[in-house]
Amino acid sequence: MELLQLQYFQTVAKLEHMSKAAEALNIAQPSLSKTISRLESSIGVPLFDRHGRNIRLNAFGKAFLQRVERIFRELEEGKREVLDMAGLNRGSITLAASITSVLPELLGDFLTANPNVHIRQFLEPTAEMRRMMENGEIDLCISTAPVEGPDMAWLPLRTEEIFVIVHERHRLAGQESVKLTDLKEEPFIGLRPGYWFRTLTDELCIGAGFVPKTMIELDEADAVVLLLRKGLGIAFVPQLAWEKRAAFMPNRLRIADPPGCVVTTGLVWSKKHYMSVAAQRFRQFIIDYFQRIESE
DNA sequence: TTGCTGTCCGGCTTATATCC
DNA sequence: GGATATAAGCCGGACAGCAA
Repeated sequence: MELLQLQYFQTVAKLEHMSKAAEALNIAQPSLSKTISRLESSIGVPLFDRHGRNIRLNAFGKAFLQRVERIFRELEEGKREVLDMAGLNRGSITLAASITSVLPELLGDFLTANPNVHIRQFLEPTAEMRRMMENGEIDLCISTAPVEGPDMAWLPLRTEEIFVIVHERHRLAGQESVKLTDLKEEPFIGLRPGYWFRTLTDELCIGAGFVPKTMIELDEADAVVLLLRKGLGIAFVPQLAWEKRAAFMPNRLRIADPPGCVVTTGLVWSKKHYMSVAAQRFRQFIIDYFQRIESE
């Protein structure tokens, strides 16, 4: 069994189309067909169900694909580890963050100190972040969701109040605090379902006796700020996010009832996947950054 | 017409045998 | 032990045939 065969299998399995896979791999379709057949022969069972000219990954193929993907991930991690050992890896970090308000400062400061590091950032719903973390597709995750598991490390960074932000012409503008029940008829702007902060704030409202009317659902927390300024609704915002955008949303209300409307932001990483030296440095940088914020 | 499989062939790699 | 020759096996392209 060869890595080339596994690479070809992975492509055919993903596309479930021999010709398209051959095109993607830059080889002739018959060659690909033969390579897959040889792989199936060497394993001893078919990996695809053939119906006429259609091919579909079967149960054997699905199980095998998971292993193949793990092999390629292991190889990639091995490469990173060896490059780190040799001091040749300039560093790449893949980060998922469900809070974007601190990213400009966090990334800016880190990249100033580590200009050769390449960072990729994802913004994904909680379940997707968990999946990516388990698969080793991301190194670190700054999350308000308690992403826990036997192979996950979760370090709480900061617990903070949740504020309600209203437009300057809103009936509640100028008040210091509000009861959640006073907001049951209000139109909300929020993250779409699937994001933990949305789940948390929905649960707070349900606990107060109403289902929030979320009229606008978004993926981007920063887009919430823009719509708030247009007066299109009100929104829940964590304290730190408000502090970073206070000039754009001055009318913040404390939630007086129920008490204890807080959210905890934490740092998540996988204990089973290799973490590059650059990612380890960034992890410590994030921890230091939040400790600095806490002490200010 | 489109898409897959099978056959044939040339090129390449690897294993084995032989020679120096 | 190292260099060279040979055989076997695999890969990939071209082409033909078959099925939907």
